[in-house]
Amino acid sequence: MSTISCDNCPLRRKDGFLPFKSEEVAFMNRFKTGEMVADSGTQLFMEGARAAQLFTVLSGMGIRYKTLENGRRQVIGFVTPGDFIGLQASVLDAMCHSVEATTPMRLCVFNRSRVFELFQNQPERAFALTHIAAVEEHFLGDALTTVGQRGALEKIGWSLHRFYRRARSLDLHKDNTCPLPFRQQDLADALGLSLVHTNKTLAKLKDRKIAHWSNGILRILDEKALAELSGIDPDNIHQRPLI
Amino acid sequence: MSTISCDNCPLRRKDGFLPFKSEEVAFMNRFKTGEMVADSGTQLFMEGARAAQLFTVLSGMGIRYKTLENGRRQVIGFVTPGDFIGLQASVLDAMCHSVEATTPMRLCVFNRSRVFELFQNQPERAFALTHIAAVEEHFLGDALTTVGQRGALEKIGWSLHRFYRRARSLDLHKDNTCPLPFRQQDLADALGLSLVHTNKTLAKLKDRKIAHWSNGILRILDEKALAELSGIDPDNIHQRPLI
DNA sequence: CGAGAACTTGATTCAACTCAACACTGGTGG
DNA sequence: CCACCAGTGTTGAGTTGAATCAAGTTCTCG
Repeated sequence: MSTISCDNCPLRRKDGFLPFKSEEVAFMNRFKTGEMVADSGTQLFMEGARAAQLFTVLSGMGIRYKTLENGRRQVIGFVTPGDFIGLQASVLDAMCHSVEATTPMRLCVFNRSRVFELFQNQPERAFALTHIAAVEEHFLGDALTTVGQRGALEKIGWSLHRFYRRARSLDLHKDNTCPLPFRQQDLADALGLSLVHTNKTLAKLKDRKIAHWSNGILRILDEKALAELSGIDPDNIHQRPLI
Repeated sequence: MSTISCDNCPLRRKDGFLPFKSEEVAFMNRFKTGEMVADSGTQLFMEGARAAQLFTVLSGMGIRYKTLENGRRQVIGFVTPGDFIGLQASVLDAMCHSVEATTPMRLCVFNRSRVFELFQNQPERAFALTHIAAVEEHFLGDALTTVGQRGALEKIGWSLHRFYRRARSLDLHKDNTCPLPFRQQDLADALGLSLVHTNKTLAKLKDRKIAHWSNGILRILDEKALAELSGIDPDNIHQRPLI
């Protein structure tokens, strides 16, 4: 399988991303050093490690997480196509969380050593990088708010709703369905809930005919009810840059 | 009281910040458009609003927070001298949280409209901005982990420890003491705990002779025990850029 | 001196956790 | 080919950490 040129990048045209100028595309083409395929289960980054390479996800999904002394785990977020991973590594000394592929993934590869080039020669692209960092921060603020202030049903509603909307902006949805290739344990660890309680809460959501998640497929049965539960403003459509 | 020139900025020399090149200082001097003093209680940013001005805190403290439909509040973080506030506003359309002064504050003022200049002409400064965004993201990841995975005693230990270390890097400490000018309610809202439980947990920390917080002053009685509780790696000293 | 904010403390309740089975699946090797 | 196993999901019973409710107390400030 050959490398995709940024000209033909299938992601660039999706709704979820800001448009590129043609010289930006040209630069990205030069900036990109290759592609990588990762099997499910691959560690793309290790918490605390430096990294020479950075990635943009072309396809597949994964999770970002931190591990604690006591063995518990916090899932920081789910990684979907278009996400840039390794920002921490590119700017700070080291990653502050690990990233693992949940499904097989295809990744654009960049060299960390060339990041500063971007700041020197490509103000628009450098701005895009900062933009991405800000979006990330925005997301984490929302997540913190949900984990800190909401009950189990709302937490789960929030994640499912958010994930579904993200999938939709990537054209991964169909009817009211999208892939959600994670374990209940992953969702539990993302929300600070126990596996058992997560399971029971998902069952409640199914009973109430709001959403149904099984076999890696999420089906939204009542989007309005879900939006209400999750407290997400339905019309904040965020486009983000792609790198 | 007259404006401080960046040349003489008292923050720049503190341990917590990365050094400046002299041309960077010169640029900041031009970039800075003025200073502002805010009384305690002032709203510096409103969630969802656009903002024409961005700030760096010269002195004083505040909180960042989000408000929910149901009236609850998540405190996203505490604002201390050297913090840049308004990054979201400068890069995204709008702030995604509010910022309020808890004590009187003195702020450096910048114009949002000139942020792009920074990307065009000052790669080092643009990089610093991205660096700040990444640090922020790092912090939020830690906070999420604490709120999601730890018990009340650990949560509170974590915040106190973290705050104390931050204060120390700003030379705000003395003996084992530093200012902590917030209400117990603020801490509770930061950690997703109830006020009552926060109060009882603080009492426990006092009983165990680990830390004592009253009248806006935090006194660390047993730093080692606190570090253990909070699970913070004691030797990860993060310098951050100042803007 | 009175009123409002912040802080304390005890009693009760409840949401979420843990423990403990059990069911279903796909993969492996005898 | 079937038996077994490991990983994941499901369900019920009992426990617990933190929330809520309800009174104080202390402090500040007009």
